[in-house]
Amino acid sequence: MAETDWILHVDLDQFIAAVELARHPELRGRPVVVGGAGDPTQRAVVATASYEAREFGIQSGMPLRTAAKRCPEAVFLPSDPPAYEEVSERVMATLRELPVVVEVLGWDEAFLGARTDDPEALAGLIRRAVAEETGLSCSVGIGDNKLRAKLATGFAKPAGIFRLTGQNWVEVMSSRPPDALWGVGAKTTKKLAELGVRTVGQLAATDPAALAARFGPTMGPWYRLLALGIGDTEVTATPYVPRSRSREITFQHNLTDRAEIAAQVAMLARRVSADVLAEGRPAARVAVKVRFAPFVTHTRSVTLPAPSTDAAEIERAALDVLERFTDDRPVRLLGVRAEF
DNA sequence: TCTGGGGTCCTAGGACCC
DNA sequence: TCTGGGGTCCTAGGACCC
Repeated sequence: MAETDWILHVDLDQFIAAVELARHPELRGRPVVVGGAGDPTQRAVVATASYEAREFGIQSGMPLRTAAKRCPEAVFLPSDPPAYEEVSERVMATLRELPVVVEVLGWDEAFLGARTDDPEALAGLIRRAVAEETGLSCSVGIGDNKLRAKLATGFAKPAGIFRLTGQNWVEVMSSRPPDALWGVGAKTTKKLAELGVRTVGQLAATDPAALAARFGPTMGPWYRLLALGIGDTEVTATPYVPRSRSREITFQHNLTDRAEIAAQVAMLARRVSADVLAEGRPAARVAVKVRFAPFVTHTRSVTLPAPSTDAAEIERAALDVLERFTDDRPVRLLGVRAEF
């Protein structure tokens, strides 16, 4: 067999819950829900649910309150990002030991570029290496581009391996709804249905000009390419350069006092400034996000006279932008973002 | 389902300039 | 002088992803 270029997508199984179960082995087999401060009476959502908790219909993004209703005996744990960061680093270091190019996509996933005549054997090797070094289970998608590798992982889960290429694309994907694609969500799926497009196969056969008219010159034709399974094949180990840094807080009780709102924005701006300083590049724009009760979100922003890393200037800019919100409704969330 | 926090990229209108 | 066309920047919002 000739050696060929492959793209593998590695995704850790129930990552956050798995890290917590490793620290709390006594909880194995029980429904475990991680999110917020671990208090289901607070405003927070599920970060990850163990497979046992998913049996009760608990999913990521669901309010903790709802999760508690669905499964009152579930164990609720607080989210501990530094711990996940550290385990993630160990997983990525393990992957880098292998004869592959590693492109990190997030805490719990990465694309791997590899030249091999047996991608399934390599995927098995990856699964064993990650398990031995970190005790964690992962799934591996094999593809001839990033899109197919990423989608393949979904069919591989949990703890499996799946290959998705031009050979089986139509068979596997064509009858699924458009939101099965990576980059198409619920909103676009609904708009596509209004055009009579209800499956990936139908989307692949849709006139790109009609899609451009509905979704714009870039997104429209791109959706059709996604439906054809066409995607990027470049895997790069070059570290990602962030475009922005932000901090936001949802308050347990809505804020109504303008002075308190300003104080919170100032505090967020100082945290963002510290991140900007750590980044070592000046911020060019500052944006403030306000979510009013019940759940209406607005963002306003300003371009700084010149890019800056100065904390006082970033704080001043954030407070000036805040002044432009004249609304007096109660505030549920505040956020500050710096763009480079 | 009363809905976190941290990101990315695209769209579209208006300002402004030549 | 009532009026073209192209380009860029700024700003707000939308959609999506983990």
